[in-house]
Formats: sequence, C-alpha cells, structure tokens
Amino acid sequence: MSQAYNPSKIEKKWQQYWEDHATFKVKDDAASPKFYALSMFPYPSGSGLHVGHAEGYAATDIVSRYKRMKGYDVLHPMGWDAFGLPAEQHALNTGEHPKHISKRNIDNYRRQLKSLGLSYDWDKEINTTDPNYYKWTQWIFLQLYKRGLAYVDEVPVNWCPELGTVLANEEVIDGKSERGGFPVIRKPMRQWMLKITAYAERLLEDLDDLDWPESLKEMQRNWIGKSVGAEVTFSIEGHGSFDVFTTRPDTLFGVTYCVLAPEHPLVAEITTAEQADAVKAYQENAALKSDLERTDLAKDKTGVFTGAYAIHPVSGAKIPIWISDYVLISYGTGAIMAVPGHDQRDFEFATKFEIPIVEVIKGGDISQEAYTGSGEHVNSDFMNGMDNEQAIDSMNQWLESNGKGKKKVTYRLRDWLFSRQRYWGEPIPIIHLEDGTMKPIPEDQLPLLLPEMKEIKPSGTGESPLANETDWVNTVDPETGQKARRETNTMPQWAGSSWYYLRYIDPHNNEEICDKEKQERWLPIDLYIGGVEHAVLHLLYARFWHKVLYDIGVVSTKEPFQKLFNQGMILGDNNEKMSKSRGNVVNPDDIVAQYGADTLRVYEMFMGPLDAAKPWSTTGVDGTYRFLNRVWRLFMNEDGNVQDKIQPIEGSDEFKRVWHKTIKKVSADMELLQFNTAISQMMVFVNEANKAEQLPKKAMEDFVQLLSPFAPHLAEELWEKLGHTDTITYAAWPQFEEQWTVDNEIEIVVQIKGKIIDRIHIPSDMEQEEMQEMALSLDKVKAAIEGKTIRKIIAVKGKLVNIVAT
RNA sequence: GCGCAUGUGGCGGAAUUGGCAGACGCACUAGACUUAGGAUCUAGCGUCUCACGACGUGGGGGUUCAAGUCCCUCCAUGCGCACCA
Repeated sequence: MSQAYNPSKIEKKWQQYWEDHATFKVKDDAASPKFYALSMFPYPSGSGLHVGHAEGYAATDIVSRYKRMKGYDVLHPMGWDAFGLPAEQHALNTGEHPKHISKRNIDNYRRQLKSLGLSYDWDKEINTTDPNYYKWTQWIFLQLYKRGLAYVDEVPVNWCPELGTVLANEEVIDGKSERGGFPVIRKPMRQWMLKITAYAERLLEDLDDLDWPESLKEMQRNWIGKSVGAEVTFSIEGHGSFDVFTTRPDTLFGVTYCVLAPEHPLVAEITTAEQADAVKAYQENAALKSDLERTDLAKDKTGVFTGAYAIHPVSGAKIPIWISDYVLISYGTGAIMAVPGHDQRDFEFATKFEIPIVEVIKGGDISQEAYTGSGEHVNSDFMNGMDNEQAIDSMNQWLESNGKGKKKVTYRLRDWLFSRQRYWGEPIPIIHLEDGTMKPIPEDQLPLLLPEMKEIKPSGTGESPLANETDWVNTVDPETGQKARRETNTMPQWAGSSWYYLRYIDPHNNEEICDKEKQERWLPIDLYIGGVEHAVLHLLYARFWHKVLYDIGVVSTKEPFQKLFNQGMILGDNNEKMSKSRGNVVNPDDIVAQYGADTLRVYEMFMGPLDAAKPWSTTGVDGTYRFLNRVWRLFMNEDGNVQDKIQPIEGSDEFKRVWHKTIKKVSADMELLQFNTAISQMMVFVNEANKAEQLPKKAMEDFVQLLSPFAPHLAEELWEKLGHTDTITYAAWPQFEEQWTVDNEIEIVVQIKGKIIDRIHIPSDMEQEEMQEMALSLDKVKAAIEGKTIRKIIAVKGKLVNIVAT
C-alpha cells in the first residue's frame, strides 16, 4: 500500500534533481543539431496560470523532451511579458508600485510552471520590464527612428475628461469608461507611429513559405488586405482636383457621382454657400459617432451634396460631389468614384438620393441590384465589347497615357499606433528641444530608465503619469545645452513581445542585442506554440520588427517563426469558455495537488487534437490518473520492487509486435503533434502488457522512454527503479524494427458488390490472385453468386476482396 | 454580408493513398474480489429487431466495385473581418 504511485512525492524529488543537476541547460554545442521550441510567454496576471496555458506549455515541453532524446541541442526558454495595463490599473487603485505587483505575479507563475515539470533552461529567463531587456527594446526603436520608420502624427484617442486619462479600446464600453462609466470622446493627440505599411508587401509575400496553419495565414492576408486597382484623378469645376482609388477602373463610364469622406480636407474648400450649413452639420454629426457606430448603423446610407461638381476624366461630364460616412478617410484616398450600377454600396446610396444609375456591363438587372460580375462592356466608348479583364487593362493604359491616373496597389493595413499614455511601459528614448525639434537619446546612454515614482496618477492632460515627474521630464540636451522635455509616451505591450525570441538566445549580452553567431545557429524558431488570439497583431508586429532587424543585419533569417501551431481553447465542463463569472474555471494548482503534474499533462494532451477546442472533464482526469496508476503497477509490486515478470527476455512474437508498433506510432505522432493518439497507443501497450505472462525488460524501458515526454516525473522514477543511475532526459529515443510492426496473419473482408459477406484470415503477404481464389472458394460466396455472372473482382492486398456479380 | 474552419455513439475522440466506421478514454450495465468501495479485475456497451437481419459518420443528390474520406447543394455551429471602393 505504502508503495503505491505517489505523484506528490516523486514529482518533488525529480524537480529538485533537475534543478540540482541543471539537467535542461542548453549545451550550445554546435556539434549537435539545434531545436528551438518556444511557447508564447505570458503576461503574469494576478489570477495565475490557467489550464489553457498549461496545454500549450506542455505541448512545447513534450516536443523539447522528445528532441533531446533524439540528440538535439534544445533551446526551450521562458520569460515574462510584464509591462501592461492590468498592473498599472492595479497600481492606480491600490497605490502599490507596478514593479512590485509584477514581481509577485512572476514569482507565482514561476512556481506554477516549475510544478508542472516543464523543462526550461531557467538561465535564459527574461523579463520585458528589466532595464537590461528594455534597453534593447529602446535600441530597436532608435533603429526604426533612424530609418524613418518611427514618426509622430496626430491621431484620435479615447479621451476621458473625468478620469483625465486616455483609455485603451478595451477600457471603453459603449462609449463610456469601463471604470466609472464616464463619457469618452475622440480627441486628436500627438502619437508615435511605426511605418509597418512600408513592409506590407513583404509581410504578405513571405507568408507563403511559412509552416503555419492556413487559416492563420489567411487572417494575416486579410489584415494586410492588398487590393490592386487604379488611382484616377478627377478635376473639380472651379477648384483643383482629387484622386480616387478604385479596383474597377473599367466601370469609369458608369460613374454618376463622387463621394468624399466627411473628414476629407477638400470638403471645406469646394462646398458651395447654399450647401455649407448642411455639410457642416453632417461633418459634426459624423465626428461624434464612434467608429463602431459608423459601421454598425451601416444599413442606412446617409450623405449630403456639397454643391460642387467634378469633371469626368474621360467623357468630361459634370459629376456631383457628395460627402458620406460610408467613405472612410483612412482607406485609399478618402474619396471614391461611385458606380451605382456595379457596386452595391453605391447602388444603395444612389437609390436613396435618386441619383442616376448607368449600366456599363451586361449580365445583371441594375434596376434591382448592382451587378458586380464579369461581362460585356457597353456605354463605355473604347472599352465597348471587352470583358472585365481586358477593360481594366485598357482603361489603365488610357489613364496612364493621358496623365489622368495610373495602376495602383492599396493595403488595408494601417501604420502601428505605437505610443501609450501610460507609466508602465518602456519609455520612448526621445527628447523634445525648446526649439521644437526632437532628438533621439544616444545609444550609449540606453537604457532610459523609468523613474521611480511614489505615486502613479493621471496627469490630467492626457499625457502619461510620467508628466507628473518633473525632475525626470525636464532635462537638458547635452550637445547644445538647450532645455528639453522628455517624451512622456511609453511603448505598447506589443513592443517587448515583438523580439523576445531573439533575446532568449543570448539573454545576458551587455554588448549587443544578440551575438551574431548564436543568432545564426538558433534562428529560425523551429516550433512556436500559442493561442490563436495572437494570430494577427503579435505575430504581424514581431514579423515586422524581425524584417527590420534583417535589413540592418542583426538577424539572418527573413522570418522568425518557421513553424507555428495554435493550441485550441480548453473550455469549461459545460462547454463554455472558462471564466470567473461562469464559475467553471479549473486551476492547475488544484489538479497538481490532487493528481500530480503528470496526470495534468497527460490528460490535457489526451483530451483531443492539440488545435481543437475541447471541454474539461473531471472524470476524464480520473481516467488519466487511473492510467498512470496502471503504469505504475505494471512496473512495481506492492513491496516497492520491480515486478518479477519483467525479465531480460525477448518476449513473445505477439508482444514484440505491440511493442514495436507502439514505438513507431508514438514516434510518428510526436513529429505531427498528435499527442492524443500517441497516448492512446501507449494505453494499448499497457493493456497488452497486463495480459502478458512475462515482459521483456527492453520493451519496458522503451515504453518508459516513450512516456517520459508526457509524464516526465513518473518516467524518471521508473527509469531509476529499472536500474539506471542517470536521468532519462538524454537516453537515446527507442528504435523500432519494421518487421515487427506488421502482422504476419491478418483478417480481411470478402465483399459482394461492396457488402461484407464473410471474413477470412490470411497471411499478410498473400498475393491478389491467391486472395481471389480463396474468396471464391468460400461457401457463403458460392451461395451468393449462384446463378450470377462475375463482372469484376477487386483484390486489395492486405485489405479485402470485392466481387462484382450480377 | 464576406472569408475560413468544423459537423462521427450518451460524452471526449480514432480511422495512411477512398478499402472492416466507432481504436483509446469517460459514462453506463452485469459479474468477481472485498468489512467497505468513488479501489482493483472480468465481460458487455452505435441504432432498430426476440432473432435472422436491416440501418448508420449534419440533410439531400452525385462519382465509384467501394465514400466519414472525392464532387455538387443545403443546413447548423464556431472563429475572423466587417461600408476597405
């Protein structure tokens, strides 16, 4: 009894052993092949680790442990994305400094991760809030600035006058502040922007070579939103001109009006006196609406005529110019040519305001709806008779040679709003001089430290709390002696996480961001596992920074994450997302305390495919725990000794087949991250082993190794009981013999026209003709084909014989 | 609205190239052992039928000797984007 499986005892024992022996320290030995396995690092929140985190971390850990046994030098690090809003909010509420909150949460996370037996090299631990780390985040910012990729712009933010602070989008609910329910308005403020749009094409193109889930690549493609079209210049009667972007230059003869976004700078200039009041009212109304309202209430088109007319670039016709909020200032040129016959939005608008609708492509019924398909062009001068493709080319040529426009590519991707009006983030290393110019802080003066502040409170002006710290804010430019003010904006949480994978390679380097040779050895990341919630922003930002680093010679791969995998969400036992309010949250600490980390790891991997969403089941955990108990008893008797039936023998042919099939299946599943089926095969092995009279020791050792990535503590313990004195971590992964992975006698089915009529046992290597003969000699077959003609016989080796008789 | 996934027993899920649907686990049923059982072991467990047998992978249609798997169509659920010109 006392010698039963005791996870709490053996898990502590082996965690201590691994720590004492630095078992998982990266060897950094160029002689062995490398494997870089990375989990998305967490924001250390106050509520601690979630079973969903554990799933992704366990998966990466299992692969890491497998690769070590396969002879790889494995980099498997962990760290903390510790800047961010929750700590700052907590600081505002309690007065406690965010760095203390952060440290407490990190200590808790580290304890939890260690309790799961994750094989990290803790010497590689990083923390984005550590000045030795954010020094290099600031350094990257300066490289971006030098290359013109960081610039300042006026951008609207969520300003809450009552709180005297700017809010993040997630802090605004229905136009009110989440805390206090105060009104929030859009207010333009000076902001740092990063020119990610300059990399749009490369970010799009290089997706093709990545081993990522296709759905995720698609999300990035949609986010980048490339569209190919033309820019067309319309002159305005009595004024200058404006450009529109269109993907359908072939419909130019169908234009019956133009629309400018309400914010378009030309609106004020071209609006006629009679229309001025209406236009102004419309603009004001549009400005009050949030982005959400503007899109949500999209069903009904609104707009106002400016009184001005554009001149059609080809026909010279007079085209009325309207303003409407269905045209977005942020996309294309903020102005469109409207073709109601062939664009549904324009159709709705034209119908409402009784603007003429002209057909220029045959194929639809434009009295009912816009026709957006392909067809023969009509009413289109030189394009008449052409199809869409020809007409687009033809119009693009005409525009180009007549100086009225050109072919043009537009992206939906916007530049990255990079500043936050917060204390708890990396300070932006820029000073603003008295003369109005700004200047980067010299690289050798980094890091620019966050000042210690007794109290963190809003500045009231919309600037970050740093503005209150006058000693820090007011400075002098050492070069010119001019008075200067430090930038009070800080960087967003995305900054530190956009390059952390690089720092893990060389975390203590004080001379450079990462040693060149080390970087060449370790990049790209061979496996990156994390949640799908980072599908767009984190992964796009990190790719962007990586490409910049590539351009300046810091890294030598075009992409950081060669293979990426999204673990699916773990739902509560009621099939709903886990949340405190639903009361269905499972705390990994509780599972570890009750069943042990090995059970938690094996259960989470056994639940289903790694990328699927799957509900938690308490009885499922019980089942996994029972499995590990069965494993224990298979090896150990009640006196705490290895079972007598484990002997240095070869084993029966039957058992050898299960043994080698298991090695083959588990090895293959490891490569494909199909852990659920690997575990089920190990269960099959255990079921068979329990039936056997005697068990070959070699088979049992192999099994312990197969199990060890999943249940490392149990495996270490059994490995030791089997007489090994060294850790199982680096024991060479078992090999299977192909001959033992196939049965020599198998059961096949005999079908008549696809219906199973009988089953027979045959040697697995029996040839097709012999199979046919055997099938035809069966009584049941003879009876079934009595009086019929055999049309065809299909025999598939090792599978079946199908007789077609009529 | 557009795009991308996913639909298999009571539940989680398995099923190389189209080739025995339901591996493995949970739950359940019966039995054994036991002072006891929420431990352990044995057997059963898709649906209908006493049985023979028939039916069965979201619905309908198709290709094929053979379809969970391929094609068409519809439905449902989830995720992403959402007036992107």
